[in-house]
Amino acid sequence: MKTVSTAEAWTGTADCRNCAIRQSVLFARLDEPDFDAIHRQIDQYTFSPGSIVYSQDDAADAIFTIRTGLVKLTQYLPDGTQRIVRLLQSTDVIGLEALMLDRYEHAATALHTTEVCRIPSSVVRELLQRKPQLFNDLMARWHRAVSDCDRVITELSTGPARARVVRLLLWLAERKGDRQCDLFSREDLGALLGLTTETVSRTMAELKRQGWITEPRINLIVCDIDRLRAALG
Amino acid sequence: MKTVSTAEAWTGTADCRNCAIRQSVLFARLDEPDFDAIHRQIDQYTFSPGSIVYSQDDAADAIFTIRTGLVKLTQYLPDGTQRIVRLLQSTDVIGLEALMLDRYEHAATALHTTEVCRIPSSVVRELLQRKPQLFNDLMARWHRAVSDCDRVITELSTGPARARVVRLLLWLAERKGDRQCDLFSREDLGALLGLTTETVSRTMAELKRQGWITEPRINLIVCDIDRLRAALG
DNA sequence: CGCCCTGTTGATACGATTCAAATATCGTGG
DNA sequence: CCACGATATTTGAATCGTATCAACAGGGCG
Repeated sequence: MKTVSTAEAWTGTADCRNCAIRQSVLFARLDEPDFDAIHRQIDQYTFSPGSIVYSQDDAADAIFTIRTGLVKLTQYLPDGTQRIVRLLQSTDVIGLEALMLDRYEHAATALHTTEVCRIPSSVVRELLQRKPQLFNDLMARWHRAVSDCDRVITELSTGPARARVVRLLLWLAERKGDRQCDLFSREDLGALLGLTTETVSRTMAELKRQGWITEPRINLIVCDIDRLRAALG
Repeated sequence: MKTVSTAEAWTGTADCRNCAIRQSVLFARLDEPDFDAIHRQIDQYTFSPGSIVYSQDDAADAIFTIRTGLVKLTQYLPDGTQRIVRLLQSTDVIGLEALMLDRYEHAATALHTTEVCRIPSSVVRELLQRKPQLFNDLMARWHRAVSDCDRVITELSTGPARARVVRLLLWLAERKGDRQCDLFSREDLGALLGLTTETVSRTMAELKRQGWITEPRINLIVCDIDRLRAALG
């Protein structure tokens, strides 16, 4: 059995004013005084691959902004199998339900090394009082969550295995703005695509044989975007 | 070819104060003066099965509360096939993206006879100004949308055909608080479950043969809840 | 070095899709 | 109201794709 190999590390309070992704962040519209007021309450953490940001049913009192990395959100079915319902990366927010509920509805697990800012729900609520325009930003986050879900349904859970894998690769490459994408375990790929690890493995092998993708380093995939697109018909 | 057989009918302005589902509605927390101020801007419509509440990419300037009935939200894949991403019914809100975007992201189609209240985005925005606590209710709606999506992913898009059909029947019966559920076309069932109509048809036939369900009237399914649950393992 | 975990590959069985045809149902006009 | 054509549903047979079970290779770590 796999031990949850690695833990998270606290890496200081946030330096919001010099944040590299500040313009893309939930609080992008706040100004200096606001940041001064809140940044002490925002902690930064680094999670190594496989470590858990929060578990399903954990007490939920904070949301997290992903600064770098990749996170999966999983839910367990009654029969014990798990399914990945969303994949989140830089500038995405996870745990929004902490603003409504007192338990997280998913488990959030780092797939790559991931830096996050932990923002207590209380901070968000205070800011909402003072800056109602934050409503719009928050709503945009909810909207993004729904769009992501829609995409998982229509593109990653529909059609034959090859199409699902290809759509995922294209999506990851597109988000990276690159021909490349960093992948993760075949098991997680399966849980995301609704396939078994063996099927994912076979499909990837076939894509390589066709020359549509190459894997110069392990879990680093270089895509022939045009041919992959063509393969979707 | 199927003509879009039936149109919607305007059935008057809303009578919010005497609304049968008032306590479950987005504006549940508003008081009389608020309702007086807005109800003139809220129109009621009735859609018959198959008619379209709005289409993907239509100009989006209103959200809709479903009073009665059942609505599907569909999205088209690049290859032209469509997939149902959510099923909405009484007290649900559709078209929330109208508060953020100027186009609807899905097509919304009535599956059963459906009554809706059309609430212009401008009304929602005005109310948000005056009653910031409305934001919590709005956020709860977004949250419900995400939860619904999660359910479509984990329960309706995962596992073998039989399990998906059974989970859907149980879900519909549960929402109805009943052993019964009103179904819709096999084609739509397929689009919701990620299966072909033939597979759905066969699966339903098998469930009937096993005695897990009966269909006294067409599209009215009576479930043997316990046995269906047991069948899921 | 050896063990464990992950990924790969193979053989087989199962399940879903596909194509085709028959049947049932719905809507319409005579 | 019935008959007709159009549409939806059911069923069948063959094919294809995926899951399953099992064995094996490679890499990382103690």
